Amino acid sequence: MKEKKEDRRISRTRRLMHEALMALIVEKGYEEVTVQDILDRADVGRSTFYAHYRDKDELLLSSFEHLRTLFEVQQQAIFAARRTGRAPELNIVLELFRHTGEHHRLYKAIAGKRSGEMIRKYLYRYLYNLLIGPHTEMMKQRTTPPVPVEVTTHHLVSSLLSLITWWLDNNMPYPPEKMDEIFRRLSTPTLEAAFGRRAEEIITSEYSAGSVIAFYSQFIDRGCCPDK
Amino acid sequence: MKEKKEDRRISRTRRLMHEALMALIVEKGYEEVTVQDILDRADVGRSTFYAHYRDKDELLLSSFEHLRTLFEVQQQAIFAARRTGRAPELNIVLELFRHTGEHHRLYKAIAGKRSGEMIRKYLYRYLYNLLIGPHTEMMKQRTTPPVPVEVTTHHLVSSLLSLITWWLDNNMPYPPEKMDEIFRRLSTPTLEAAFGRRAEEIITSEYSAGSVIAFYSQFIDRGCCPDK
DNA sequence: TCTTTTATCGAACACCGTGTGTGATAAAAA
DNA sequence: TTTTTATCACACACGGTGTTCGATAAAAGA
Repeated sequence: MKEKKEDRRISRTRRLMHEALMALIVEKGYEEVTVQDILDRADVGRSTFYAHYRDKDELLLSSFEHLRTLFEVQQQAIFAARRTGRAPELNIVLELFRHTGEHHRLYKAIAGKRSGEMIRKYLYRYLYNLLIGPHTEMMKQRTTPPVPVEVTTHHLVSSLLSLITWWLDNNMPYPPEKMDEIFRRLSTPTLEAAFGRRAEEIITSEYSAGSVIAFYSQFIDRGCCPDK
Repeated sequence: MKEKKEDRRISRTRRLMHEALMALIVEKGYEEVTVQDILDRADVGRSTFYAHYRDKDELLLSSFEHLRTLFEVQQQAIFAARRTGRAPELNIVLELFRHTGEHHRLYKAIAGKRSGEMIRKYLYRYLYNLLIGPHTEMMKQRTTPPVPVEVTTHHLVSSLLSLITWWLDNNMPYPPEKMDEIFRRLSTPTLEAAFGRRAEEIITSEYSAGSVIAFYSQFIDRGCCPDK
């Protein structure tokens, strides 16, 4: 259980380099940042950098992985708390916005419009697994919805990603709860249409407790548009 | 009216360089392509390249601008034809998919997943102007829809862009007509929800003749969700 | 056809960022 | 204190960039 003590110098150097990279991304955009810039800003020797990371990308990735772990630990805590008392169902999208808001400085550098292609793809894959991953086997259904399932999932993930980046790039003008509501309003009717079902009972208070995906899988569990 | 005759050598060199870039993007992805690669592939002198373009980006941009002009000329021809006989209303999204499909080799290099950050932003701006641009002044309405107008427009444009790139990256498994239908199915209910209106009359045959945006502006012309 | 114009070539150049390797040094851990 | 090791400064080869220049060849113009 005990964490192995890490050399103070290591954590210090890593922290300096991460801070430098984040500041530089906000200033000139990720693509424009050079390893040289990071060395100058962090005041760290050249060989030291390469002792820790293979290149720029790996440094950025490790920043993201750190946040990712933080998020997942936090979610598991909430999940555990759910077992104890009767807590409301987990809304993963809302939690995601909250977590992003809490670390908005880092996420703005990592996911904002000044970030690069590489992290965009990484984020897409992460969100895909988060939203769609647990329900992939359910997708192998034989009914043919009006919109192909792959298109719907792609659309859903892209929407969330673009919504998050918009939020960050515009200095988070609304609270996470409002963003979650917006995402629900934008995506839920789309899901209905994609699966060819009527929408009445979806935009209701009953739904607001769950996640979009909870409802998504509900669609599929019922065999997809059973009343059509 | 007469086009100024361009030196044969110029068009030849430009063509060679464009072809080289497109082939290389498909092979290794835009970011990975170097000017050196282009020179080798096109069999063109170094100084010749820089006599035409400042850098990689400008070369790619000029490819896109060429396609853009082609599309716009074609659309104006259709628009002109509409005056003569009674032709169906212009569906800009359908036309966009048709045009993309006709030049799918080029668009796959330019807009596909192997393309770069820079062209993505350019494409976003272009689609934004195409879809939202003509209706910007209509957006300055005083009613407060459930989802902020900027978010809805951003979501709409991102959706179309991600749908187009998905189509290209997956070797266009459906015809443009189907893609237009998919986009309509995905975006129309979202627009309703965003503007807080009931959806009944939207997914109807009457609508299928027009463009999403035609309907979008219809929302706004009526003052946004008047029956709520 | 002959002349003029000019696009291309190729070679050289300085510049900058990258990634690797070295032994010396200082700071942490034991 | 002794041992371990992370950091440092410096040097190096490599590769891509963007510029310059005179020579050459291929167009355009008469």
